[in-house]
Order: sequence, then structure tokens, then C-alpha cells
Amino acid sequence: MDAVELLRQCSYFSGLSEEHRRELAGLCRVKKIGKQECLFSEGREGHEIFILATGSVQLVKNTADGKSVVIRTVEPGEAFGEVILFEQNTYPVTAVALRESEAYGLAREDLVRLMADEGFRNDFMAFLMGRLRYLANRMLYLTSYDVDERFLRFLKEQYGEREEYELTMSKKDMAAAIGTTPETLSRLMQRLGGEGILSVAGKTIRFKEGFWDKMDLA
Amino acid sequence: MDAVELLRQCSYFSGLSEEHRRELAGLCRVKKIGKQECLFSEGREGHEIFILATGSVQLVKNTADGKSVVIRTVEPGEAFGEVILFEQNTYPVTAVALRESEAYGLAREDLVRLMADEGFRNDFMAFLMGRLRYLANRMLYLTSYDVDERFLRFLKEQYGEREEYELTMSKKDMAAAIGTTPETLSRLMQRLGGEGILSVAGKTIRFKEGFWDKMDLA
DNA sequence: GAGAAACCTTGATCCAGGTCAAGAAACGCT
DNA sequence: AGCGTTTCTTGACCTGGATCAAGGTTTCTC
Repeated sequence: MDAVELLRQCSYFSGLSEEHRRELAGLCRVKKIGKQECLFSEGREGHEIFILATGSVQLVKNTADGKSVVIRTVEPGEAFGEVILFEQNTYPVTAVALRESEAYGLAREDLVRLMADEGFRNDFMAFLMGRLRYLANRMLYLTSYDVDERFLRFLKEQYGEREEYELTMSKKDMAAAIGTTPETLSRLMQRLGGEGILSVAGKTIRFKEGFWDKMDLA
Repeated sequence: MDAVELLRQCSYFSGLSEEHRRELAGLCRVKKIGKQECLFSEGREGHEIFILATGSVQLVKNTADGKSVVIRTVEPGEAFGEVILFEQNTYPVTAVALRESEAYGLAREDLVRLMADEGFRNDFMAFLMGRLRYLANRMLYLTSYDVDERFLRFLKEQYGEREEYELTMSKKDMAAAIGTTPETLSRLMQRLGGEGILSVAGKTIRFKEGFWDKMDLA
């Protein structure tokens, strides 16, 4: 996939004129990162935002004594790192690749220049508001739902409501995304399997037919 | 305190020209809300952002089955509700007054009009980035620190590093802000009292001298 | 200033989910 | 193919903090 196509699908760039987009695409720099590598780290200075083209990336925040939260799990087509655009130029989170990934980087100045365009600016603001909503939701998600519900909601949010899921990450990383440990996730799937709700084979999870219909995850 | 003065102290309005600020102040509408009243509720439509003049307001998000998280505790001089400016006009949280409070409301259109001003716009964007950082931090705060640490960090964040605190809210509301129950908070203070770390009398908490020096809450 | 309604404290109990440990399975890599 | 390294599973165990309950205290309200 080329940069223009990627931008076309990507939230606040989708509203740009084809011409602008082509121009912008020319300014992108591709970065390949291997599994476990960091695109950027919490506290480090940076001057780029990124759009994920392939792979998966997790945005993680750590405490001084080694605990951590996954703020968001980024899938292809999504942008991240915008927080360095204004105010401060240090990333507040660490971006780790969960597998071999490719991201397009866009320089801060190029973005800031685009803000002169009212249409783009409004789309970008709208995007930021959406991001704020997302974070408030995620706070509720992490603090008020139990592991079972987080598991189901994660699948639905990340991959949509399906009968069969093909995980794009290890169960360990999924556990982190859900805010639990690999042990607990393993046991949970074990249990749901026993109850006939789903069956797991490697990275494939298959739900009982009609399962989601009965569920009501507003 | 009048609206102009309030705006002068308030994040993204502080950079405006005195003239603009006066004009804007004229567009503010004061709202008084009693203890426990809501300024707006999650999911409701709204067309105003607010700046708190007096009192305290908590932004809360609820699950369908009655659990909740406090997203932020707003103190005078702080703005909230900006999330309705673009994208959607429904508030993602509920704003409850913890005591008698006054807030100035500013209409969405007036704000959006101001965005034409590059200076204001940049300040506003910077503010949004700060808000994103805040939420990521709060996620770490709620999920990775234990109650003791949340208690201390809350005091420091909300009132600064002092030796004596005069709480501006009930202990029940403070417990919610910290993400725990009144029982646990009560026991915690009891324990810290026994250890000679602090003493509590009504709404006053006094720490042992030099306590904060030994603490290291990065 | 009496009664009601919140709030706060204290005790007893419980449990979801974390931690530790140790195999088993899968995934590199040369 | 084979060896080391992660990842995954399963078991045993533990604990922070929630929940339930009940009494004491402060705060509103009339």
C-alpha cells in the first residue's frame, strides 16, 4: 500500500483534497520496526506523528517501578503520537511494535502548516475530541468492568463483532491490552471454552453461533 | 470575581487580548448549581463549555449497571466540557457539583468563531494536548498505583505540596476522586494517623513536618 | 432545637484477580 | 533438524480492597 492510499483512509487526512494528500504523502518517511522495538519512548523528544501502515503497535505508559497500562492498541490505518504537535514535544507514552510493522512518519512542521487550512483544522479538532472521548471510555473500561467483560469488549472494539477472530497479537499482548495478566486471560478462555461459549485454537477464537446477539455491550 | 478576571486566569483564554477577553466575557452566562446538582449529564446534548468560578465539580462516567469513574475533579479557574465543540454535541461525562458552585457558560458558536484567530487556536490546541496527557496519566494513576499512593498524589495534584490541607469536598467525594470507597479511605487515614504520618480533624489534614521531602512522587 | 438525612467510622467477611512456580508448547535461529 | 528462548497453560496460594452491616456524628430542614 502506498502513502496516498493510507492517508485517504486515515481519519483526519481523509477530508483533504487529493492534491494536498499527494503532496503530504511525499513528505512521509517510512519506518520499519521489528517485533518488540520502540518507535518512540515515553519522555523522549520527538518531532513526528505516525500512521500505522502494517503490523500492530501498543501505546504503553509505565510507572517508575515497572507497572504499566496499555493506553491504546493501534491497528493499520490509525494515527498516533499527535500529542507532540503543540505544547510539548515529548511523547507521553511508549510505542512498541507487537510484531514486524511499518509506520509512516510525518514531521510536526508539515502538520502544523496544514492547520492553516480551516477544513483540515476542523477535522483534526474533531479527531482530537474523539480521542478525548476514547480515553474517558477507556478509563471506565479499565476500572469498572471485570476481566470477562473487558475481554469481550476488546475483541469487539478491535476487530468488530464476528463469530471467528484471528488474533493479530500474542495472548500475552492481548492480556496487557485488556489490563490483566496472561495467566488470568488463559484461565478465562479455558473457562469460557468449558462453558461452550467459545473454542480456541492457536490464534483463532470461535464463538458459539449467535453469541453476540445475546450480548448487550452498549 | 467577574468574568473577565476569571478568563484571564483560565488556560487558553489567558493569551487573548484584553479587548477580546472583555468581549467574550460579555457572552458568558452564569449558572449556579447546588450541591449534587448536574450541570450536564452523560449522553445529553449541549452547546456550551464551562469555566468554574466557585465551588467544585466532578466529571464522572457511569456504566449501565451503576459503577462509575471520576474522570477529573474541577476546581475554580478550570474549563470543562470542551468535548462538545467539534464532532459531536453530546457530553461524554456527567458534571456534578460537589457543593454550591458557580460556572460561566460559553456558547459553542462563540468559541468556534474564535478559532479563526491563530493565536487562540494554537493555545487551544496546546490545551487539548495537555488534556490528552492528563488522561493518559490518570489512566496510569487509577490502574497502577495502590490506594495509598493515589491518596498522596491526589492531595498534591489538587492542592499542591503542603503541610496542611483543607479539603474542599467530603471524604466520600474524595474517595471517589481517588477511585476507592469511603470505607477504604477512612481506614487508610486511620492507619496513617496511627503511624504518625498525619493527623485528621474534620476536613483538615496535617502532615508530619518534612513528610513531602522524603516522598518522591515523580 | 428536634428529627431526618446525610456522612463517617469500624468490624467482619469475601473474592477477583495477581503472584510465583514449573511444565508444555510454539517459535525463533544457526 | 535441533537447541534456546519466548510464550502459554495449569496449579497452589495470597492479598488489596470491595462489600455488607451497624453504630456514631455531623449537617440540613422545618
